Amino acid sequence: MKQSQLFTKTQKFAPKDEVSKNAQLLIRAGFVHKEMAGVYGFLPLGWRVMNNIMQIIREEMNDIGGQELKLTALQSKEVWSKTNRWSDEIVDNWFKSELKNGTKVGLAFTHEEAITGLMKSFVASYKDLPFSAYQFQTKFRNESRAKSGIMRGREFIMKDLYSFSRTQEEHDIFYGKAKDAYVRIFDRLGIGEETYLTFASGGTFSKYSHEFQTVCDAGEDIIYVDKEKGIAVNEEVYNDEVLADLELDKNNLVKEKAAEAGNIFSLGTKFSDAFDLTYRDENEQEQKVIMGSYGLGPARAMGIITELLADENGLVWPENVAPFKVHLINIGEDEKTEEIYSQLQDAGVEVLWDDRDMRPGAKFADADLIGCPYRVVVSSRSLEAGGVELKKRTDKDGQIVNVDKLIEQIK
RNA sequence: CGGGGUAUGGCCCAGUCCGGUUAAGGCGCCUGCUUUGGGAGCAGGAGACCGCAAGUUCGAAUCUUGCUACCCCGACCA
Repeated sequence: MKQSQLFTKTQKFAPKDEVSKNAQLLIRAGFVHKEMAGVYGFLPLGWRVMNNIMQIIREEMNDIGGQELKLTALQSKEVWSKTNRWSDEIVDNWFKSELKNGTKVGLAFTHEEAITGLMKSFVASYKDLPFSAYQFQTKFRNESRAKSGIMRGREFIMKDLYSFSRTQEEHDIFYGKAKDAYVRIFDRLGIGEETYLTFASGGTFSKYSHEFQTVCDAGEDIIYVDKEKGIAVNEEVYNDEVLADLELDKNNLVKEKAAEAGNIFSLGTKFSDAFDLTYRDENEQEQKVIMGSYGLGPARAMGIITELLADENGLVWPENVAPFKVHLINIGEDEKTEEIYSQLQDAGVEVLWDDRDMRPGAKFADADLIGCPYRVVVSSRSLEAGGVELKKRTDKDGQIVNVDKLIEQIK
């Protein structure tokens, strides 16, 4: 894409009412737009990043057999009454409204109820199980205080996967697969190194749930990390009994601030009880379906990546999620650059060409701010030296590369 | 929901305490000329119901009251 066509522009100053690093940079670079506190829209560059993140998640979910669907954000009171979660005493972050005829409705903050109710239409026999389904859905949470930019919003996209199994053993197998898939997702998102499988409180049906916590200053949780073993314990369950149970030595644990990037949760029969979601087994007995839920917020992941990788000059995107792989910059040499731009595009390389008539310094500053992994500069100086200058966003200096070798260099 | 802070062109801000010509400056934007390897220079120009609503006053960005929004700390985060 030619940058002159991009309707967003970079800003030199962040709005003063944004304090969090992720929101400051994402707004300055034109990735997101703040509609109100805790409510952010995604602009072309930001939406490209979001789509890349969602695609990675989608591939890993499909890989473990997840079937993508899309439930509704708008929910009726009736469904939620079955688990008592319509009650404002029990759930205090509802956005509730009503239809013209007075029917009470709400904007869902999660979808266990909706999907369990839905599955009553499709699950009847042991032959129907196991399976899992997921969606990317806009969730609404009427938080009393939004904070940390895009990391804790009142409206946000969430990937939520739900599993349906016949037995605990069958559930445990899938749970393990989901856990592995999450590890792969965070690796692919470029934050695997700092993301720890974390033991947290489990609820009624299992001793622990698992969170994926990324060590990060903007986080809201405190975890105790065993870096050797690569696992952590959430402060909420941090006690001698738990440490003994997990065979962790207090002396090997480091206290860290962390952001919850994802969580996986065994639900047991909590929801199948409430909705009477049963199947008939081989012995003609009615059995409750065993469920699990697995959440991961792509926008929060985007915020975490920003917080973790950005430097003083701007955003730094891992290749897998970058809005464009290459930021092409010309200093004069329009025709030659047009040629290279076409070659890159023909080779399938996603490239943002800063074709604007601006001084070099301004283009460099924008390229740093936007944070594409590779910067390619075409100038009379580079051409005389034998090609174009190729520089990684994370490197200080670039190198001259022959135009014919450029594509293989950035593969 | 408790406590603290802020609100002035698209963005950063001065001015408010102590009321008084036309609300200053920077970024960005428009025009022209010059400029081109780290946010260019000169000249000219456009853009503001000073968060909203009342009130005090001859006169309000400035004082008073109410409201709203935003940020921070805490509580909450099923």
